[in-house]
Formats: sequence, structure tokens, C-alpha cells
Amino acid sequence: MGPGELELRVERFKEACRQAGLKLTLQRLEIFREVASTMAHPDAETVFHGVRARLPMVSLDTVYRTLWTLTDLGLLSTLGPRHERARFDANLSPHHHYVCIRCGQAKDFQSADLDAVRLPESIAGFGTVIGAHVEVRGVCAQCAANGKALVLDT
Amino acid sequence: MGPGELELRVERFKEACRQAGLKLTLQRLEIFREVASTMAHPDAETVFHGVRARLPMVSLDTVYRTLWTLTDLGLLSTLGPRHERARFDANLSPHHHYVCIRCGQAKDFQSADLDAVRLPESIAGFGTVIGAHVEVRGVCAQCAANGKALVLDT
DNA sequence: CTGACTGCAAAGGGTTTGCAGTGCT
DNA sequence: AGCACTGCAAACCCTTTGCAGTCAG
Repeated sequence: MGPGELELRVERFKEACRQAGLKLTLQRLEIFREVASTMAHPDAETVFHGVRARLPMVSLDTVYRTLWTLTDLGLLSTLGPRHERARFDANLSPHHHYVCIRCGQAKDFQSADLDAVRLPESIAGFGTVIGAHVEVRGVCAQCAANGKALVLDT
Repeated sequence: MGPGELELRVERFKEACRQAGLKLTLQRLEIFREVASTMAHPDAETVFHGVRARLPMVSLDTVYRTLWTLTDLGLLSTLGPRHERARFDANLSPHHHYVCIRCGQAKDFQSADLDAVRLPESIAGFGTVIGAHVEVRGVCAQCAANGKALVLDT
């Protein structure tokens, strides 16, 4: 993250709140800043502790609410499927996943191109590599057909 | 999944149990068969219902225990981080993740090569595509250094 | 001012664990 | 026969929700 990047993100955030008609509260600002200022992809509780250092009175449920609100707004994204629980897979051969962000269903696909891509050197610095696969996100045909509201359903 | 693939997986499963010194119970066999016979990446409860149709007396907690046991054995894998809760990310520009299977920490990395790869046509049949990124799994340097037992820690 | 937002506390739901009985090897 | 495995039920933990007071616009 380059210098000034955090401020840039915060400004974008303020503008997006205005556009979405969300009130710009201190809690929201600090919760966003907490996520935006780290590369560690924190979970709700971690964000909570970080924000608490500056706003001792914030509550954990506000953190949860805010995090999902901002995610729905498109200002944050989540690592891994949205609200999902663990899903299991017995297919041990190399393959990739298409995951529907609405219903959580995942479909496999193969791609020689993807399997062949070499990972950057920098990875080695992180640790050992056990495997790699592509995760494609979208809205599956079924969910699109059901055509419910964009947000709010599982 | 080709014909006979299921039987192949089941045989590999039996052999692996023998090697690992795990008792080959009917519950284990059916739970594995349930996951191995579908491409739907079921969660614990879905597996539970499927197995129950054939073994009405299995309990949900056995399904959970078995699923994680088989995952630790390497006979199953999970979609998304291991036991993890949702993690949030304020980095909206295209990037990829290196995820430690032990501690769950995720690190970002960039790769022009990866960004450039074209997805196979078949994807279009699944639904719309919102985004795609690579998820690399491994054991991070810190966890490797701590050198705890391979299984069982968060 | 007024409706949206927060904090509190309690409910909710999925997952894990302790224990005693069962069954595989 | 011995010990791992299962089923049961309670415990656990994270997450969500209802409500009343508060605050941004």
C-alpha cells in the first residue's frame, strides 16, 4: 500500500457513504479505517479490538453490522465465500472453482492454461506452497433467473 | 466425474484408512461416499442428510468429526479457509491471496501473468463473472518456524 | 427535528466436546 | 479382549436481532 493510499481510501469511503445515503458516523469511519489500514485481512473480532484502542465504547455488534454494510456497498470484500460454512470436496485432482456469491454453490472447472501459470517468486518468501487454484465469483444462472433483490438473500 | 471414479475414490479411501490406522466403519465409509459422489461441495449438514437416507442412525457430530478427520488425512479438502470466519479486505484492486492453512493468515500478492490468463468458455455457462483471483495455500514461514504438530492447531 | 445508527443484552444457530456404550480389528 | 469410534446431550462460540436512547443531517 503506497503512501497516501489510506487517505485516498478514506476519501472514497466518505464519498460512497454520501452517495449511498449512509450517515457518516465516527464508528463507521474508524471501522473502515481499521480494515483499510492493514493488509492482514482481519476478521470481525480483530477489527473490533483495533478500533477499540481508539474508540473504547464501540460494540462488537456494531462492527459486524458495519462490516457487512460496507461489504454490501462494495467498499470491502470478503476473503472466502460470504456467510458460508465449510464445504468439503473429494476431488483431489487440480481444478478450479466457480462460486456463486448469492447461493454459495460452487462448481468445478478445469483449465490447462491456469494450471500452467507460474506463481511469482515472491510467494516463496511467504512460506511453503501446497497448492493453488482459481476462485471465480459471480451470480449463477439459477440465482439470476430467480431474480431476487441483489443484496440480502443468502 | 468419469464412470468408476467413485469406486476408485472409495478404494483409495479404504487403503488410506488402513495406512493411517483408522478403523473402517460403516459411518466413515458412507460419509466419504456421500462427499465423493457429488460435485456440489456439500457442507456438514448436507452430508448429514444425504448419509442419513442410508444410515438413519448417524449423528451430526459424527459427520463433523469424520469430515475433519478425513480432511486432516488429506482425503478431502475444504472450499475456503479451514475453520475460518469471514475476513475482510479493503483492497479493491486486482490481487491474489496466499493463505496459511495453519493460522489462516492471508497475504496479498500481484501477478500480471495471473491477471492475464483467460478463463475457459465453459464458465459462461455457469453464470455471470464478477471477478477471479488465485488462492495459494501453504504453511507460512511463521507457522513452519513454530513447528508444532502438523495437524490439530488452528 | 427525525429517522438512521449505536450499545446493550439476550437469542440464535452451527460446531465442538465429555462421557458411556458399541463394535471393529 | 482392547481400544478406537459412535451417539447423545450439553457446552461453546461466533453472529445476529430487538429495543430504547443517541446523534448525524
